[in-house]
Amino acid sequence: MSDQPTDQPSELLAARRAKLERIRAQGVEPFPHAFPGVTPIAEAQAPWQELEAGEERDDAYRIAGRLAARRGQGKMAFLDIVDRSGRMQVQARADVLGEEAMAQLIEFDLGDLVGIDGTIFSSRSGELTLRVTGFTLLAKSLRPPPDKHHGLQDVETRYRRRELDLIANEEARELFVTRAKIVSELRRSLDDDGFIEVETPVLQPLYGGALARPFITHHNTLDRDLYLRIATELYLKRCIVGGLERVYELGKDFRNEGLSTKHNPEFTMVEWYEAYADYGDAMDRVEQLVIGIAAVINYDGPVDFSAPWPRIPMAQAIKDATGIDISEATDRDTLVAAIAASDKVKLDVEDRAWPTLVDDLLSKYVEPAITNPVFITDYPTALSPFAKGHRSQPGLVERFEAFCSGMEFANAFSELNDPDEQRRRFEDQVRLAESGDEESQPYDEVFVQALEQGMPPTAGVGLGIDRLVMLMTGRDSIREVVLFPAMRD
RNA sequence: GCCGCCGUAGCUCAGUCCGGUAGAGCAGCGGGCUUUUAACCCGAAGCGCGCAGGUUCGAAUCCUGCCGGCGGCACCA
Repeated sequence: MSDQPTDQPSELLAARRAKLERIRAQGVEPFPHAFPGVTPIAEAQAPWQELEAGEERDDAYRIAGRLAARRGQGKMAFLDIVDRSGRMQVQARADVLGEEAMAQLIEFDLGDLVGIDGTIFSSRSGELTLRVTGFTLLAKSLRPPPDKHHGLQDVETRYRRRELDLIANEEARELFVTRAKIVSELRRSLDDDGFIEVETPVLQPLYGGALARPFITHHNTLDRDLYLRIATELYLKRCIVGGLERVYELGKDFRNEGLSTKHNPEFTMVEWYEAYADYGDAMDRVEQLVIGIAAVINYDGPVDFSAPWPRIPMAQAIKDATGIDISEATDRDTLVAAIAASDKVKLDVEDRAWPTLVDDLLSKYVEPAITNPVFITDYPTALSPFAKGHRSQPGLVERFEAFCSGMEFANAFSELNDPDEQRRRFEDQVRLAESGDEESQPYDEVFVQALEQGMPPTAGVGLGIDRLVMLMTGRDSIREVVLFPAMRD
């Protein structure tokens, strides 16, 4: 896999370079500065859907895009032009353009960016077509495009050279347009409900807000290491302490973990925090938000997003799936015994603490079986250092995760706002770190002091945008929904 | 990190099991064609098979290692 210019077959490149020189010799600028007055193809086509085969009109349009196909016919040719909105056939005729201009147009290569002026008509076979009255080379393409019919299939090239994927595969273009719509709708919905979008540091002196290993970088002038954020949680809660009441941040988090179909080392997350609300309110909002997004993109897939989504306590979900009752097996030895006694569950229990085993049960036996959206609620305290204790269930916190299609896509809690309790949770995390857990939380005294200032009762949610896009577009790999996924060099 | 599968012209693929010296379509090149739409027809050309070794008279085909990709596990939300 290499993409040095010299790796291209010299004849293919040379032919395009030769055309470039010929074009220049004719006094034509192959890379002009602008092309004003372009109508998107879909817009040019929209009024003429009823045009009868063979009908012609005087209405003129200017379109621009990439030359995607050519069906030559000597004195007449059909060309396909593709832009972001669609594809349109244009017809070039020697008797309209003159021999010389016809020859110039015919010499354009597949992949060239061209501007076309023409009048609308419907071909004999009924295809809406633009009869070319004028054309402009907008940028010469010096490399061959992917196959015009099969598109670009090679997965590796599709990820490494996403521009080729976008050129060749309409589904790829559509997917990233859909992704943008999802993000817009998310922002619109939160904005309309009085949330304000904020920006907090990506480079952090101390990382926190999630259980993950960070990337470390270095600031030269300060001569100190900084972490790329693994979450925005702690800063956003400081905004709540400050009285901003409803805030959200949508941006990249970075986690130094393995890659998989569900994990990219940098990924997009939205977190929002709402004062005076609890995790039940947060569930309502997640539900409403996702349903709204599905509607906006005209979701048409196997998932039934309609409300209400089941809200199942974690212990119940695990009991239903495995028969093991973690509310009975509340210490490691009892739980290990229950796992050993179970014929449904096969788990490696060695070196694994009680909370980890519970998490394993959830992720191996509950999560994969979920298809339609479900909230799993009320997690053990040990797994959730920033969540508030459950109002009626000792040992648990008011936390939920939203699952769909076998995948977690949101995580939320009634936020812990008791500073002394938070301090104790940090101390627990420090003890975990000392016993070798690389994903524990570092102690963040500044954050605890912020809580001491007084934080209102607050609900906080983190929702993975990439995963949400996967759900909405039916993709099973995060690389399909990230424009430029992480790849080895 | 481990296991499995994969890597052949610019692109999409066949050929690998059962070694015999690489092929098709598209694109490109030359020519023909005023309603095609995977346009079509004729002609000439293009890859030595991810990389490096090995076995063999002979390797794209078998073996080893490495690189890259995909999937799974581990790890992890």
